[in-house]
Amino acid sequence: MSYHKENLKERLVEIAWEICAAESWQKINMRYVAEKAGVSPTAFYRHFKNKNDLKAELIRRGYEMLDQGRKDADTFASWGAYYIRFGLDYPNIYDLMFGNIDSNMSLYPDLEAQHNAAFNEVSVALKLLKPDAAEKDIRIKAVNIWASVHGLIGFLRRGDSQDIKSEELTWIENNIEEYLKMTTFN
Amino acid sequence: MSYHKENLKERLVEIAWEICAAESWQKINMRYVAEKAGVSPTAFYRHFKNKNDLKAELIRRGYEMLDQGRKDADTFASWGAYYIRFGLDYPNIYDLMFGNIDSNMSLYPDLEAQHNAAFNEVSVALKLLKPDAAEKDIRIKAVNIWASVHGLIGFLRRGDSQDIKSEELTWIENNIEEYLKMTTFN
DNA sequence: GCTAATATGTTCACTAAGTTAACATATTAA
DNA sequence: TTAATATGTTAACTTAGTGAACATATTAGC
Repeated sequence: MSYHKENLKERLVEIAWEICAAESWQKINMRYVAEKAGVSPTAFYRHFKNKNDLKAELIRRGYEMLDQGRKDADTFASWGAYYIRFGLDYPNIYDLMFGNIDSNMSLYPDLEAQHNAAFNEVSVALKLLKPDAAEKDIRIKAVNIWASVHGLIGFLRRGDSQDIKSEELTWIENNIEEYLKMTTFN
Repeated sequence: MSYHKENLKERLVEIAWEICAAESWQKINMRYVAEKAGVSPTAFYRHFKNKNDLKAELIRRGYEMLDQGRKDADTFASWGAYYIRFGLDYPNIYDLMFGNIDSNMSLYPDLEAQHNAAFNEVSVALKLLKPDAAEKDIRIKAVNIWASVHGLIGFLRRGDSQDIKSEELTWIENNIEEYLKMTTFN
């Protein structure tokens, strides 16, 4: 009986992240996580109310990564490319964040806030680029950019496992920024 | 013990579709479906190998609806709008189809085929509109349109439950075709 | 028509996974 | 030093997917 693993909570989150990233969010289960942490399956409940709280924490960290990516980006298109690469590098985390996975995630208002904040940054960036554009045009363009980025992630991911992974698709994946400039970020 | 419900298989699919449409794909479970059909929970297994087979059937029907919508559309943009409206009218079916829901759906090659066929129709339509365009440009544009349509569905759905449902978003939802023409279908 | 094969539904049971409650021990505060 | 709190464990309950054995209905071949 080994008590007081140092910071078990943090360790559980890390393990869950690893499982999600390497396998899928569906594979996250208490017994599996607990086993990897070397504790009993229910130790978890000393640190989280339930499994959704754990998933919420993963989502939170995903948004933090995206936000950091935005801050690090030097151009608008490179930010978009970062987003897309995140979706391709962490497809399972991405699913957890944007996949309309589990209904009840609306119980976490801070996640909604993170999501909205991310979207609003698109408008902010657009306004800096086109100070004279009408607010309505900005918003519509922001929606279009958001849609393009997320839609492309889904598309490239699907293409990965299929024969629609044409030459063009490979080109897009290797030239995300240019693709964005050609199609949407113009 | 009431034997031989007429065409129980079809009835199970209908019930599962209704549950999915009205609640969510997560709410589909054998006991619930069986109860609604008035049979025992395991009667299901005389008609389907497992639950995934049932979900696959729902997805199949979703693609059939989308395909019919394409055939009925008189313009390119109206087809796109149909797609988007499908995503808004049947959000839970849409999740089942495009939500990267359950890993193992790759076990159903015919579903992949339906998906690829739908995408290929975009290229076909584009080629008719722009006979002289280079193949590569067609493909890239097709990707961009696909991304826009699916991205917008996700966006409008999120907006539904949140305060980013701005005036502009409402406008887009009520003027999907015009939005498509403004942003992507041009 | 009778019988064997097949199809369809039921009952029982097992398993995996989320969760709670009671308990035990360690840490911290007073 | 002791009481309160935090953290982990064990046992047990619950829901859900699924398989096996069984029972009854339908159909095909004679």
